[in-house]
Amino acid sequence: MDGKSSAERILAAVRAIPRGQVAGYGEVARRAGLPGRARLAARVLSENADPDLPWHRVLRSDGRIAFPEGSRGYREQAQRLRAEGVRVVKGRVQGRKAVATLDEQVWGFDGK
DNA sequence: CAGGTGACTCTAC
DNA sequence: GGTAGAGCCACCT
Repeated sequence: MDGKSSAERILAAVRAIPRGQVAGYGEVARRAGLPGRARLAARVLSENADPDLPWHRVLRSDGRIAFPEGSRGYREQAQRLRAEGVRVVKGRVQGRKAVATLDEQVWGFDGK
């Protein structure tokens, strides 16, 4: 069976975010098979050291960068997002989250 | 075992 | 649109 740890699944979910798109911590956790573990996703990203990991594509549920404005991580994330064509204004991603979930792409809505 | 903390989320006002 | 409170999970003292 898959001896994959929760952290590995979360990292995989983050890597699966297409360039130019963003996802929320809760969405990433859910796609990793860990619903309700948004906080775990945040912790995993804070501990991660993979330069190829598109961690900057992960935002809070309201589309805001999870760092305090002006902080180092904030500037880095905003810069990386703009480099991918994502519009960021005042720490907020404009045009809303490109694709909140894969479900939205497949089902057309939030499984409601 | 209790208490505090955090790259979180939801609901209510 | 924003703030406030509670809920949540994993980890550290």
